[in-house]
Amino acid sequence: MTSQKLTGVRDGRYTIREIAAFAGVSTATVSRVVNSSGYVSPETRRTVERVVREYGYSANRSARGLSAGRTGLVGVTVPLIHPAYFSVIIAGVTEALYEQDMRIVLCPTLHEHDREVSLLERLMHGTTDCALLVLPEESSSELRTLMQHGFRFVVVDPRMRIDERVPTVSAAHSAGANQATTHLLELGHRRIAVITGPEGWMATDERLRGHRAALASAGALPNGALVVESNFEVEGGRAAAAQLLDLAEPPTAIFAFNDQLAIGAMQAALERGMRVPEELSIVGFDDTAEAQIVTPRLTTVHQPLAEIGRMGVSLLTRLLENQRLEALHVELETKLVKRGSTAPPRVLA
Amino acid sequence: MTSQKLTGVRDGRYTIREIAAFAGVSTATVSRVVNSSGYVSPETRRTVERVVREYGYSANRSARGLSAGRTGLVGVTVPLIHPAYFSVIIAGVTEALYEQDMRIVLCPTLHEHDREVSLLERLMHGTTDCALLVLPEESSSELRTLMQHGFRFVVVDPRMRIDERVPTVSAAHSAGANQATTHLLELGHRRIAVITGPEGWMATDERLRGHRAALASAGALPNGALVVESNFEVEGGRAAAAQLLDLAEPPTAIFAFNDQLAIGAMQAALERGMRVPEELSIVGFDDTAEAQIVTPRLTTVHQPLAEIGRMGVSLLTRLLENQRLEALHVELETKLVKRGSTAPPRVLA
DNA sequence: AGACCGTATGTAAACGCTAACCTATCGTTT
DNA sequence: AAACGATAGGTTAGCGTTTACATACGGTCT
Repeated sequence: MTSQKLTGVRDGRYTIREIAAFAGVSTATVSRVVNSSGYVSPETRRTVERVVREYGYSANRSARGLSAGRTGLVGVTVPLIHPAYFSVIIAGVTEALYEQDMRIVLCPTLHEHDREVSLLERLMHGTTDCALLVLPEESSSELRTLMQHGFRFVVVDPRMRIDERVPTVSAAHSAGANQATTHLLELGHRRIAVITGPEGWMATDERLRGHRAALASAGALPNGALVVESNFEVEGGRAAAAQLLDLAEPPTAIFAFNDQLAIGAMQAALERGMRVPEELSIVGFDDTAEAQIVTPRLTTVHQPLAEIGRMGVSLLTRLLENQRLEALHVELETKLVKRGSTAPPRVLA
Repeated sequence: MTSQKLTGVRDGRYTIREIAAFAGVSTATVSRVVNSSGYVSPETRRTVERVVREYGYSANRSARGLSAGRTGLVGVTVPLIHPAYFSVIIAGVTEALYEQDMRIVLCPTLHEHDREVSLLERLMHGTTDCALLVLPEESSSELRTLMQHGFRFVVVDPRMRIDERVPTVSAAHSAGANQATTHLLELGHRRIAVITGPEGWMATDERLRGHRAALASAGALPNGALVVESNFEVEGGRAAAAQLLDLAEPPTAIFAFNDQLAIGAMQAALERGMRVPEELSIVGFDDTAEAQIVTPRLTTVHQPLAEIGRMGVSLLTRLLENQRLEALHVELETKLVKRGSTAPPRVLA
């Protein structure tokens, strides 16, 4: 018997009824102990805790989910899993959930919008208690509808500007972009190009805003020809940079709106035999692991991605506890990390 | 009413009883339809399916889990989430599971062994139906014990050599390493160093075996000084390469046992002003995204990581269906991808 | 002393689903 | 014509929890 208990493993795992019998109390009392709810005398509590430990009991999540309506499972939707950007956020989310004894149910949406919506609905009743939507495809009104129907979720890194009442976590896009552009200006650059993400995305719009503000406060003129839209991927960055470098008056610096684009830009420069940073400075955004392994290392705006994930969980747990979320929108600080891909422009005095 | 149905969202989602009532059948029939089990006439099936669609019904997973003993949830343990290596496997797993209408419950073990074990136990009753262990810390005997107690799991990329009866999926380490070394030999290299992973890991041992076989069949002599053990991380690769390059007779090529190590080796070479591949050829293993963004691009052994994940799921589903797993151990092919980090040695004629 | 409250614990009814068991109908075989 | 198997579909007992409700036992206050 002892050995069986000690392994903690048994074919049909112990039920609350068995534990109750072993401890000489009712199932309700065991439930109260393991959930720290209701009245239990210290003495009884100790006894039950001992038995629980001894037999390695933990509640069947399905049963709890059915009975109490909470499963301890949190759905996380994410467009893709493997890009560093997402996987770091997911890592942060998972760790934070783990600390709360909750588990993450991962749902890649693979850019299929329909799938995302129905998924969410499906997810939210009977499977998970709540959800974390990373860079969701849903429109603001769709999210509103879901909220009104009692779905509880937090949006991490909203793609579009969404309804005020939806809790969100994001990075300080504008401030980060401002720092990046200011850095380039301080180095002496005046022809600074940007490679943006898709138009309409918050990340694009906000970063553009920060960039323009930096230009303005330095008295530099914005130049439409130096702004090219892309898609946040390496290939896109390469193409955009190629286009920029072919300009009659090419830029001396490029601020790419994420690291992938920046890496693409580095490749484009390399292909034309230009040296980075001597002939072209490049700044990225995100500070994913890639930024540190390219040559030269990429100067980039650091986003606390894991922290963003953790913060999402934090909002979510408060949402579950029905606390009024005073801070419905959290914006986490970004920070410019200066590395080897930026330098003063060569042409300047 | 119509509008409510069409949104598919309702406060308290529909139960099987309601759907049964709407369709004018019993709950059993609805259950049979949605689970494709038992006898249902085509006509009845159609009716029920229509109602199900109309009201957006899908079974409450907790209830199903409790009643039928299967939750449709698969636990996946993984040491860490964000390294590209793992996140690509996870992506493969998640997609494959999605296609089976199953969901993935992610559990990072963070290298905490205790945590992994207890996690597994906890996971496997009441939460998930089965598990996929990626690079598990467990010893063979621990895994055996779990198996004997009815836990169902598949090991993906076993860390150590484990019990025969545990189903596993892995890459063809040995063959891949053989290809890598052969490639270097064919280029004319004779002093080929390797930077390995931790000793005792299957990945290390098998790759070493393949490497040695390649040397042997080319009649080259193995040289103990040219084998240095490391930890699969960039920093380790840099240190190991530094050590190798300081040798009286340094190698003309380095075969690093993963891309991280290879990148570290590239950095070490760069730091000493050595040019890759002119003065030093470098080969990696894994072919993660990083391999394509370093300069020069890394010649490396491609592992079909996403496919490895999918295959894990495939074994798992067969395990669940109680099919005898004829192929208990699947080894997926690896392939050398020649890129810019390898070239003939300079010193040779 | 009776009323009342706070504490402690037990009893049992859900929760939504599946599956075992039952009944009924309709060929088809003997 | 009886027997049987295949098909169709209803009834209902759990699955393991939680929690509302009931009960019981001191104290404390009036």
